[in-house]
Amino acid sequence: MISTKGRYALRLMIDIATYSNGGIVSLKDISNRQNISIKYLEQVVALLTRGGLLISVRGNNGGYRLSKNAKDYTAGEILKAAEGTLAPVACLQCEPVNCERAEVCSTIDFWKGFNKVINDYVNKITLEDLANNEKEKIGNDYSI
Amino acid sequence: MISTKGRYALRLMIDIATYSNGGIVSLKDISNRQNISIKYLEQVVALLTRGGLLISVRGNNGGYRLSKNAKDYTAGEILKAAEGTLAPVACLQCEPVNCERAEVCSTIDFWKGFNKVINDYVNKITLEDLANNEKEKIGNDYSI
DNA sequence: TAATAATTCTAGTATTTAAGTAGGAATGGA
DNA sequence: TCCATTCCTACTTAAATACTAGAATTATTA
Repeated sequence: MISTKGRYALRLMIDIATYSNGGIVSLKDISNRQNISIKYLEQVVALLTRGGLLISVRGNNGGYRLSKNAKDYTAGEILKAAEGTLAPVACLQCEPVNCERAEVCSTIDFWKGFNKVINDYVNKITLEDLANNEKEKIGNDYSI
Repeated sequence: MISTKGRYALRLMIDIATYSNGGIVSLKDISNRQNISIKYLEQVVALLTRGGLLISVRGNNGGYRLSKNAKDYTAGEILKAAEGTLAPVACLQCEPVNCERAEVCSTIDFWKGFNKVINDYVNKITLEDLANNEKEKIGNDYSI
């Protein structure tokens, strides 16, 4: 199950993609729009800047901006930066799988297939896709 | 992420499907083959009997047997019986989705799609498929 | 009928994770 | 210099995870 870290990371990235217009967005603005405390957003955004997904600008009028074009992010890389892994079971976390039962385990192939459908899905959806959906939902009214 | 409850439930069901020959298998035998403590298996198996996936037989020489043919179980129903839900995010746990943000939330469609690929995958694989894989791995040597 | 081997039920526990909050230091523009 | 912002470390509360423990119940079988 995806935790709030991953869910908020996605909303944060969508928010920046939607409202930045290539510029900078502060956590205060994101917090107001998304109804998530600044203090918790700080934790989440740190994972994204450390992962190189966002560029931070310190000081007055600082904030965050995308490090590349929205269409070049996948939902998968955002979620992985926030969650650490999307593997459905612990034994898949390192490749090659180092579980001692791997040789005799009849479920490992099932879990690998599970892992694959998850990755195929999240890696095919881009931040641009998500931001377009956001814009549709708010009826292109950027003033909200 | 799937917990030990779900992982062990799957292995337990595969074990019974593989070694029961239509009869009864005791937790002691499963414990020996799977290297999982009987005490913990008791917890896991209770979820499966309560869910109607297994029939229990009490008393000396008792144990558990499948309540239907192995090909009629899906991995999904086994995992759901053990885990409660496979929904990737909390807001999808009840249908219809009752999250207050659902109307304006641009990520809900993404999560619904995520949920769908997960369910499509686990519902298409049967216990028979998994048991066949098990038999392959142990080289049809039932004496192990 | 009594021993025995199995399931069943209820509790308890230690560890980890989740989901935040809090306080203050560092930065840099006005 | 003020002040809005990011950055960093620590703390807290609640829940979930992954078990273990003990005793009761059931039914076969010797």
